[in-house]
Amino acid sequence: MTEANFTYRADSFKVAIDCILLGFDQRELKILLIHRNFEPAKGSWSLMGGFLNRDESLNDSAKRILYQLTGLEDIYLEQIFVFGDINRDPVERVLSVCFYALIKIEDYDEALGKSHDAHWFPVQKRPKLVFDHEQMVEATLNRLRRRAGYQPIGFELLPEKFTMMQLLNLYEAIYQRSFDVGNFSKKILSLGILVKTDEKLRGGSKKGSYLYSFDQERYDSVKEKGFRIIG
Amino acid sequence: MTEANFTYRADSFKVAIDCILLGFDQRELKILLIHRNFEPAKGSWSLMGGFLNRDESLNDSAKRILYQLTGLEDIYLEQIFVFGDINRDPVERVLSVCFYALIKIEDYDEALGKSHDAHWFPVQKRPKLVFDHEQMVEATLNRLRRRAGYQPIGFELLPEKFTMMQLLNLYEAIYQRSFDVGNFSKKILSLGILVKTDEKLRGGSKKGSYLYSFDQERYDSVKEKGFRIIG
DNA sequence: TCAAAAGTGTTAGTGTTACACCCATGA
DNA sequence: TCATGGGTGTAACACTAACACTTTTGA
Repeated sequence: MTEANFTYRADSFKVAIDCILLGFDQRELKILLIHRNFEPAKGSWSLMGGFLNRDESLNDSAKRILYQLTGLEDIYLEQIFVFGDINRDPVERVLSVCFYALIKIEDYDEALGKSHDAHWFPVQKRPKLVFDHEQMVEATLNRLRRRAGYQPIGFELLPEKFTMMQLLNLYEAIYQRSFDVGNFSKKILSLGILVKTDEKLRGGSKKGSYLYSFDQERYDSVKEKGFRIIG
Repeated sequence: MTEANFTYRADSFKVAIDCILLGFDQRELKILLIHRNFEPAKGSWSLMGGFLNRDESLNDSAKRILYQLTGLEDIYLEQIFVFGDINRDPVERVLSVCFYALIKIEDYDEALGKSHDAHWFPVQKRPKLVFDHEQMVEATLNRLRRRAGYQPIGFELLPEKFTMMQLLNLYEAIYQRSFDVGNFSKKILSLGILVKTDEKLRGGSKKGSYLYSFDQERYDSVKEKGFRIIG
């Protein structure tokens, strides 16, 4: 560095990282919430969060917090927004950087979650959340809806192999509307990013349905022209 | 507050607000940059920025900074992203919350800008920027492209009354591609959010072209179904 | 064999693209 | 009157939405 050793004159702020963890369980979009047995707002529900440390980037901090809660690494993570109103935290001024993560619900470490008093809720039936966490969830759901329309992030929420009906249910859960089965699968298949396996999954249905998997390479080769599922 | 008077044990961070100011000048999208006559990186180009103060929200801080530079209030402002890498600022660790603003270039206070050594550059021909400001600009242009497709933010960049050709030029500047004149105006007019005045603007052309204005009320009444300018 | 879920096919309608053509006017 | 940029019309095509129909299999 060529600069003289001065420092800026400016106020300092504590910075929280709050994480919205979403998963998909057959029919519903679910969110992992923490029952707070600590102050402030002890006894109420909130997102999983923590404070940013001096030696970590924002992303690293979010990863650390998610690892503590789920035992998972390499999960889809995206910054949503910074919340910075003066009185958003009743104790003292804290900025909060909000991230959301998408996980395959079956990979989640139940025991670790229990130790943090974490519970999955259907997104539509979630309890009231503390502070401005409600806004964070709203912003995330909006972002997810937009993203899912032009990026294959939906697949982050499904197991390795999934049926067309599971994918359809996921999109119905994200958009809170129904899609025509025929039109939906035609559209998805026409993107050329799924591989059909010859396995069938029997469950609920009598006929059973084929399993597909998402093909990253094919996606990489077609993503230029963009991808539009709804709209 | 019902909480006990404790405070959190956590590291503190200085927080900068960096503002990307965009305007449109007939043909080109332009960005306002500061020639730094202060450390660090004196002599190079950067975005306009400042530090967040203890008594202001993030938005208020961005408004203050923009007011200092342009003399404008009530401008379109949107948070883009927080940049938080450990060494992003060579002097010491600073988080930066990046905002972008859209202004009508003719309202801008030239004299005030000069006093900060601010200059307009065509976005495509901007100089190299300091630190991670380049990334901020890229992220902003991407956001602007997305937004302009489904919200009428383009109108923030034009004067009160504008011709269809000016609007077309703006969209061409944002998307860096050309649009068919006929198809573009058909589509825009079909949205029903413009009012045609009977004034004509003569300039460049021999025939002259009609002036339109954006109608907020009409927009409010049709925005539910969403709006799609590019495919 | 019937009911239920998966999956295919058909069609009308809507939106998009490309491009030919007409209009008004200053030089 | 002609060159120029503004503006309109239209036909081909692609995509979408709605829904009827076929397939498979457990009960």
